Amino acid sequence: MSEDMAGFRDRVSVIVSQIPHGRVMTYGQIAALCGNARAARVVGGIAHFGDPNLPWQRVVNRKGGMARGYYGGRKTQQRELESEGIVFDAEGHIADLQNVLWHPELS
DNA sequence: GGGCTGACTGACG
DNA sequence: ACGTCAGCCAGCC
Repeated sequence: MSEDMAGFRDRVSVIVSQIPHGRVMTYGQIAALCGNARAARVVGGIAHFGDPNLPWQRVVNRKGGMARGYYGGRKTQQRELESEGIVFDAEGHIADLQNVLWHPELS
């Protein structure tokens, strides 16, 4: 019992809470940090049921946007991220995703 | 204890 | 380039 005390769900919550202002992370990246890069979908499910106080708006998919299901709509998230200084492209995805991607292992 | 779901990702046509 | 299909795994019924 080491990490058993905290399930995958708890790890994701912690990582999301660690995302700084003006930065974003992809589901696959978060899942990988939790130990399962292929559990990206699980991260999404956790987001829906996890702590609403966490900045889930900074969590985006590989395209730098939302596939579907974000609270209020993906348009809402774009507005939130733009408010943090993140620039979006006319296509609705982050203009320079790699530039705003948060790298916790590089901290 | 078993089975379905899904805020994803990557591959294929 | 865009649309669709299959795989993956933790969480929930």
